[in-house]
Amino acid sequence: MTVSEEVRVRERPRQPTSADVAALAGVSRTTVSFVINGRADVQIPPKTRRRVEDAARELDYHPHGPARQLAAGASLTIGLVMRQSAEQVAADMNLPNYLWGLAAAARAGGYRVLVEPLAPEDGTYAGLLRSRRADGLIVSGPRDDDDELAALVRDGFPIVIQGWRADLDVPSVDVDNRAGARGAVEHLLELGHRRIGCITNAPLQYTAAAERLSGYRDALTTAGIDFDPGLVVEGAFDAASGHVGMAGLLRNGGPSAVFVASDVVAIGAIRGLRDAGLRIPADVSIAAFDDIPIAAHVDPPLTTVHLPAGALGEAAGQLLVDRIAGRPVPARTLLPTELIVRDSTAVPRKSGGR
Amino acid sequence: MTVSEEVRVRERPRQPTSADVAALAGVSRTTVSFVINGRADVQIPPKTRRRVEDAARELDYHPHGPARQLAAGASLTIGLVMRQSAEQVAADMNLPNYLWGLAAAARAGGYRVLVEPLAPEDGTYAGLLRSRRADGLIVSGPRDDDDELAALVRDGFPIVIQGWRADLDVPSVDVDNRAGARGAVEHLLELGHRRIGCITNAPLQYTAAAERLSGYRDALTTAGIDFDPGLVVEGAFDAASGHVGMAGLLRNGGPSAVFVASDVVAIGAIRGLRDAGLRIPADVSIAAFDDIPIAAHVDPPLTTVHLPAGALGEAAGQLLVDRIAGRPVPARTLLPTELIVRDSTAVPRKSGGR
DNA sequence: GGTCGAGACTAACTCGCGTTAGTAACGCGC
DNA sequence: GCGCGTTACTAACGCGAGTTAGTCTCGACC
Repeated sequence: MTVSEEVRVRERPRQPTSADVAALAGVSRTTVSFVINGRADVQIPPKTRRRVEDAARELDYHPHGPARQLAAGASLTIGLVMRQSAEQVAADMNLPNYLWGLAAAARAGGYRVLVEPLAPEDGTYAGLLRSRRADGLIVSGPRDDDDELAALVRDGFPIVIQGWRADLDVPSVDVDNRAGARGAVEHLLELGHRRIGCITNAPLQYTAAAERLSGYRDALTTAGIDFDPGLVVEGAFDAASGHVGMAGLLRNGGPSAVFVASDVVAIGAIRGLRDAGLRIPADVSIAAFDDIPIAAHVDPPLTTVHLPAGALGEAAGQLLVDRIAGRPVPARTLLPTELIVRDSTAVPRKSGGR
Repeated sequence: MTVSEEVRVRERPRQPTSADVAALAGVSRTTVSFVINGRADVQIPPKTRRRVEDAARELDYHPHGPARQLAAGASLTIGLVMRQSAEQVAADMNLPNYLWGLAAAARAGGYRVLVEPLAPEDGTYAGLLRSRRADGLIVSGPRDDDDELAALVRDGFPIVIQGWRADLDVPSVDVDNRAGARGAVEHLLELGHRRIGCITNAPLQYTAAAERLSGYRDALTTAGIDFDPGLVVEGAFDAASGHVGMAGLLRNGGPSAVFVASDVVAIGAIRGLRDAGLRIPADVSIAAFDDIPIAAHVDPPLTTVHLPAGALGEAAGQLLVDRIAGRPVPARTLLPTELIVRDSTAVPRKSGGR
């Protein structure tokens, strides 16, 4: 597993401080600080400014972060707390995109991102804020009984929730899960399907799962179709749960179309259909949710609700930065989704369904 | 997109400091520091210790991170620098797992993880280290001409490379790409394939891509098969590149099996095959690389080289923590891979190939 | 030529914690 | 009663920046 050759430690030269820069430029530390931070309210003659800048460049001076954070009373860091199990995080194929957007927004606001993946049984994250390692937190996937979160919110810490918690007075960001799901099911209805199943993306304690299911029910209600609990199965993040979920649906008399509230779960569901010798979309249509990067390339390319993961991360970051700055912020931000029709949906085999 | 109701700012109470704890416990700040940090070399009578601990608990005291970092001269933070484009990161479906492993190892060593996604044209990351915001860095996907990296290594900063850079004296972590690829191709050979194509996971400037291609060539050479450049196509991280790549291969007279050096690219390649009316594995076998979480559930379930993403992140984190602590560390750590045989590979249609 | 004021800069304090050097109190033996 | 160690603590400095309250210089104006 390893090669024997080793890399040993080298002594690092001491990093230059603002005092070094001041000495080299022949000014005081205060002046250096004024120049480095470009303070508009202090007048520094161009000649002096140049001297300081040259000295800083020559020494390759970088202000000491922790010292600056201590003096300024701000860590310029935002924390991303992922309150999910390892398996759940692993199945989140939109996370890379989300993280990218979040980091971009943070950087634009002068912040960096600290990630704190913390399985539900894994301990607490309040310390991040209370110890001032982070100025604010984005909490993704908190449970309803997360008292820690409630306490932090009560104490007025800047927090943005990724998802939703109805009971807390805290800004949240999410896509419009309900409207998105509704759109997907409406698409199935328009194709002529009447008997439409649903596999959720997660257990219904997860608000996103409950919302998507609500969207499904909305669409059925509007179309005048009675809700049949026998057509609803709970998925659990990963493809395997879609596989067994679909098997369950097929046992209850197969629907002509299924709304699967997650692409990953849908991929498992499709496998379940094929196990039963059914073709997609000829025999059963599948509409999904998330539009993960490979959704357009699996077989068949998925008709799915596009989730703008990058934009979501960006919005969350932007919101948190605003909140930290003390700017008022909308209580709930819902990003729109868009149905992408590909090849996993079609008109039912026998027009009118069965 | 948003609801009008807004969340306003609340005044936060001042966080308690060690002086507050000292006052409440009736001791000096120094004693508090000794108790909090559990210094073994100082004797504190149990009674005093209890008083301090009770006071800390009562005030919900958390030491101020930046102050601590300043005094200790360590930020207790490691940075994960992702030197890839947004698209490339988005297509990395093992990233969530990797991140989880990395964070776990970091936490075990008392560190936290700061992520810095930085597209190649996006600026520098040296400041992270020079400003002491991070004590060490894991650099993933650096380019060969990354002078910044060379400078940091020269200055003796603790750095671990995710991947490989032959020219730098810096510890690196990776899976054994070459052996893994070789194993996959050997599996195809054992099935009886002789005309085996290859679609790389990325352009060959990326060392992982070059290594996997080497593994492919190794296997052919050992089997006594001449290398045919016409059977090799470059992929580029995403499924779309696999799609067009396969189309190219088919134009050059189709192989009976293809080693696609990435699951995501393979999913596109499979689509390319089906566009041409070919079945997998009946007409063409596909062996891939990465074993992303859905690899077992796509159609057909992929025969692929398992990449232990979580373990990889964990190893990288562990190595960096050791390096920061000044412990000697192996120059190159290669994690083993394992071929997972599923349903995308089979014996060639006409025994002996064509 | 003295005074006033603006301009250019700096001494000294602050942030919260770790740590070193040192002191006060106590017990104990002679 | 004195000396000598322990034991149990604390005063004070340092980390590297930001910031406040001044000081000093120089020119213009009366």
